[in-house]
Amino acid sequence: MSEKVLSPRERSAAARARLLAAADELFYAEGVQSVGIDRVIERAGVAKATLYSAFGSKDGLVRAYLQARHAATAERMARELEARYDTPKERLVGAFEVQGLSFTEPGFRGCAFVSASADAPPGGVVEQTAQDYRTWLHELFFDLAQQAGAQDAKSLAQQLVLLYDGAGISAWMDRNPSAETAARTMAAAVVDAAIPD
Amino acid sequence: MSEKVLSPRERSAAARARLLAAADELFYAEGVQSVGIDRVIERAGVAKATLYSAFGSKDGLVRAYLQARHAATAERMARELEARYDTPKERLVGAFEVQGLSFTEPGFRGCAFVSASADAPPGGVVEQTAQDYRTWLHELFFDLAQQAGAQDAKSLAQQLVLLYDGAGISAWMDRNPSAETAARTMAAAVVDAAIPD
DNA sequence: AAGGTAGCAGACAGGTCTGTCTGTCTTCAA
DNA sequence: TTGAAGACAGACAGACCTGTCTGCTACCTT
Repeated sequence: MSEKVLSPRERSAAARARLLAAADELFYAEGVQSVGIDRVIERAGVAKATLYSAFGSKDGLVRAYLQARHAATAERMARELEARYDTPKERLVGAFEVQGLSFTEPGFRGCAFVSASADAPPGGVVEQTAQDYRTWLHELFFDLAQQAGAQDAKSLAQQLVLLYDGAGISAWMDRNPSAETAARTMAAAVVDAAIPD
Repeated sequence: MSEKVLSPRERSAAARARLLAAADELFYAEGVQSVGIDRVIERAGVAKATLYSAFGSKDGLVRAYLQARHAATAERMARELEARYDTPKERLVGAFEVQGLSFTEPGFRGCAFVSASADAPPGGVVEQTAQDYRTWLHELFFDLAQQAGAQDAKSLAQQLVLLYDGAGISAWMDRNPSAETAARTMAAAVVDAAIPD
């Protein structure tokens, strides 16, 4: 119906986007290892050669998938924290509310980086991108803790990262979105103890 | 040198034990999906037919591997809690110290059930055994919380499970055994708040 | 002494996975 | 109008994986 005429560059970009969308759905739902190239290109409606010219290898596609997840998570977190809360201290606790939004979304399967790291060979692309993600997560809490005037921002950030990890695992493994509440309660206590009003 | 003469039953049991030991090392170190049958039988020094007569299939071996992990974890936890602490309240916090023992062991790669669940198909043996493990973990904290006289034992147990999950993930993903301290500190605060002296 | 049992070694079949390559078609640029 | 670029469809090679099957050997039981 909407048979747009596309330039080669547009066609290329569209194929790449479809591949990334297909990879995101399949890799997240069933795991990076379990999903083969053929499944991805079939869902994307794309030729195999297109995948290899766009991403070079399956590893390249996996890297792009994880980097896109990282970017989307960071962007969403920044946007929601900005929109919902006014102070760094509120945001330290609010991050768990934002995290909890995903727990009730259909197809929630826990943290993509945890899942991808499970069977990943050491030194591979998964390990590298997971490191980047962990760095982002620590900095998110560390920067907010500093802005909120925490005495020991590093220690507070570590505690909150641990709660963030635990909330994701509990919500996933127990299929129980109320982990968000439990994590937020403990986060509020830890933040209140570390940051005097 | 110690060439013991073994009866067929002993030989069978020994082969099964070697298979389980080899599966434990390889599956935990590299992931259930990444390790093939050939690697396992090679390390165990066992014929392929022996594996299939003892466990029926790779899934059967995976189930036995996870059940053995579960049993070993539960046994160690019970033993250490018994030996180290006297009261249920101390044990609620002490569980994190026991968990932390594994963080510094060589080859620590996080919770085996989290890793195995990452790429597991729904309804498979991994999901079932993981459920059993999660039930054990909840009951561990729930029973101790009740014995300690907690008002809301279920809620307290959920918080402690969340901390337990978070400690394991943080220690693994960040290669940072100090997650044990962070988790134990928060656990002590939560326990003290929920259980009046 | 003889048969049965069970592990060992390895070949084999059938399937799947990644990555390459060939050939065709469409679109843009010169 | 002609050539270059790139997507598409699909065959193909080479590797790997699970699971079965065939001999062979060693030991226990009868």
